Amino acid sequence: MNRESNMINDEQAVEIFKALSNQIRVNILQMLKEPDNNFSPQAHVIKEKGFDGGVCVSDIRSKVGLSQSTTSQYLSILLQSGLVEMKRIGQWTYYRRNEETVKQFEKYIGLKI
Amino acid sequence: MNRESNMINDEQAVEIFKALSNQIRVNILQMLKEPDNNFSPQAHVIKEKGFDGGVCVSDIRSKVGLSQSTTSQYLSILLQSGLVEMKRIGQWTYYRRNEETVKQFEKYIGLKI
DNA sequence: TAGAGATATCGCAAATTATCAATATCCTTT
DNA sequence: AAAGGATATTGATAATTTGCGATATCTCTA
Repeated sequence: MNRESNMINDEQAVEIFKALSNQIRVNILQMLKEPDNNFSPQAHVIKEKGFDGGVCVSDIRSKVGLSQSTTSQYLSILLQSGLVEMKRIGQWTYYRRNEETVKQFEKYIGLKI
Repeated sequence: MNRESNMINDEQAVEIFKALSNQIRVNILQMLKEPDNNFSPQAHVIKEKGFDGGVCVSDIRSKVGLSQSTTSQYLSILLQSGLVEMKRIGQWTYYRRNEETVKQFEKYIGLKI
């Protein structure tokens, strides 16, 4: 398996830069780095469904202090960039960091920037 | 001397992300990584004045294909973010990468993102 | 199956960004 | 001092982003 296959390209990198060009979205990504320190324990469902570290939208919303619609949209932007991943469980949507993308992004910075 | 004194903060980081949230500005920064490969040799003045790697605005402009005013403004955005530094020599303004900021930015990504 | 809760999407106004042409400023050289 | 070249700044307009309330969708439960 080609170890370089996940290397992000310039276009993807610019999309990530756009996602991070907003302080609140950076805050969300940073908070998701340590979910246990920043959010109350998520419903048991998470562990059962194997999406550890995922946090539901309403919990994120109460932390960032924006409207529900804006919070949802910001999470969508982070999702599009690949920095986070999402799983719907019941009526909740859980978001967590996509550490693979973050790692590839760091690698891109080191090599291409 | 405190080795952490140059660590950039969240606010500076977001300004850098904004600067890089545009493909052309990323291209400029990338081209400045290897000035000798991307630009014709800059006037002797450079070496004499000790601003190695600096490239004048008009040479950058002809590479990116934007208007002179837009090119100048983009360079100003990169300068504000700290990713490049600038030196006026005679009637020319030379820009080059600020490797110290780039290094601190990489460090920020690794630690905070 | 009707209602309630969680999230996504839509439509909108305000703010910011992209990009240019025109003009101003700053050097250098007659 | 004037002219010319290099760069910066100043409008101006189009496009994008921000952030909200309203509404739609999905899922669970009574």
